[in-house]
Amino acid sequence: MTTYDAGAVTLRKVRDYVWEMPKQGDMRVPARVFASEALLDEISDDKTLEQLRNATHLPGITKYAICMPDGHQGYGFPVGGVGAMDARDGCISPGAVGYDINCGVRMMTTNLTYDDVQGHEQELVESLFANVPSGLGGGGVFEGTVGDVDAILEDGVQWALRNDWAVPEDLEHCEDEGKRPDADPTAISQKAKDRGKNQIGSLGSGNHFLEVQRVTDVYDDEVADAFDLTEDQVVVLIHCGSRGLGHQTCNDYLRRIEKTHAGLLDSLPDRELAAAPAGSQLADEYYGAMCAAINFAWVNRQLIMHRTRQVFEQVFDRDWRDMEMHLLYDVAHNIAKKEHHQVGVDADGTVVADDGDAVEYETRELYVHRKGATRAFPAGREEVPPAYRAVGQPVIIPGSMGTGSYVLRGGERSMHETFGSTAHGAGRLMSRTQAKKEYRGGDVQTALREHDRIYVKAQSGATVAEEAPGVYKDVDEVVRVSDALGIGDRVARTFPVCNIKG
DNA sequence: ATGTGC
Repeated sequence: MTTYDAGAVTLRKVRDYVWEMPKQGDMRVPARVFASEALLDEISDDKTLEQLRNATHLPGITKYAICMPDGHQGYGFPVGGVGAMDARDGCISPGAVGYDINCGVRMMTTNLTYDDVQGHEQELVESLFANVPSGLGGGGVFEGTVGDVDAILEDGVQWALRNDWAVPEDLEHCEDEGKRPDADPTAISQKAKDRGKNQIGSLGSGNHFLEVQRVTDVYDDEVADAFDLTEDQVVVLIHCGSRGLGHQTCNDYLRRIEKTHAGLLDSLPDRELAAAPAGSQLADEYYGAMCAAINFAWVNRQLIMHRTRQVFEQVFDRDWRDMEMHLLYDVAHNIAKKEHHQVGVDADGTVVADDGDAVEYETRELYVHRKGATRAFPAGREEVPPAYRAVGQPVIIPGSMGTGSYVLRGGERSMHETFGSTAHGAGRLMSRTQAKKEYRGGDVQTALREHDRIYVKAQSGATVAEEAPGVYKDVDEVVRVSDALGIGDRVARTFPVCNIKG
């Protein structure tokens, strides 16, 4: 038996790229890490595996706790973690969703080629920077009232459509058509709404960005065709979340859950895993609030995308429709969703980790927590929009501003292995503090411009240093593992042209 | 990630 010794824990190799942490002590289920040995070396470098083991203590966790190839430590629960808790007798945990509720990415395609854009990069990056608000604090493309925020929380991208910030096809190309029906705006605090009202349509800071990219590689012609992707094509990638509103909401519910469900909290190995039992009032309230914050983040990305269309109109002096600036897809990276999944059970009706041990299958309703993980539903699932149902949903995985990004499609194995999920990005190699010691923002910018013709403009030089390409893991390796596992298949690769960030 | 600590 091949094992991987990670100090405090030893992992058993199940098969290529699949490692299991056996169930021991108070663990309710085993844990599985989906990674190559090279990525395991990085995953075992911080508290990721300890947090993964802690997550197996959560009530109702089904089958196993999951760590993706880009996993690293987060608040209580790993970033790159997936936990599916029974919606009837399990729990929901804000720490397993993340502070930035519905942090995610959307990609917009165009009919422009790299040739059309070359020579305009400076003007484009300046105009994007001037027109798309970024950085910490307030200022969005739309300054609303708390009443507007309520409507956004309730209706998601339908609000944007009513207010001329969207066209109907945008809704068809967004997860859940840009609206979570379970959203409950009354479950969002006044403080969170106040923080949100002047951040509608704003990138924020940290690893959030807007990037103009060119498609450099197509790996699957048939799927790329369905996604309308071709080599040399210019696309736009937008990565941001729910800003202060989502952060405040996560914080509000963590504090309330800690107080109200102190007994459950005492049974867990880490306070940061605080969870509300399924069926409790607070579980329903948090779920309603989280769904509302999801809607807010979708509207945020929608407004940024629509403003980007206007910037392209200005720079290229053409109507955005002529440039065929269509939303490919919008995917959430930090979310919990009630979903129905088939699980294998043994003769006693107990869920088994390995489908090979199942005597039959049952369908369960689960709170699928994806924290730094992407839904990757394969062809045929009804949740995949009609335009993509024959090939599987688009999965968008951003890399760093110097290495490019990937488009994948939901893989056939994802429903069996990972509750229909795959990785979400490259994952950090070093802390922000360490990054600022290693790099200077100005030097990073100059190197990218001179070596790679990538135009970067940021509010803060420190952010450029913190986000330097060298602070990230190898996104190629993360995607290679996803593809090899069959949970998310490579479709195309992009390379940056212009990047704006906080 | 975040009006960058509680």
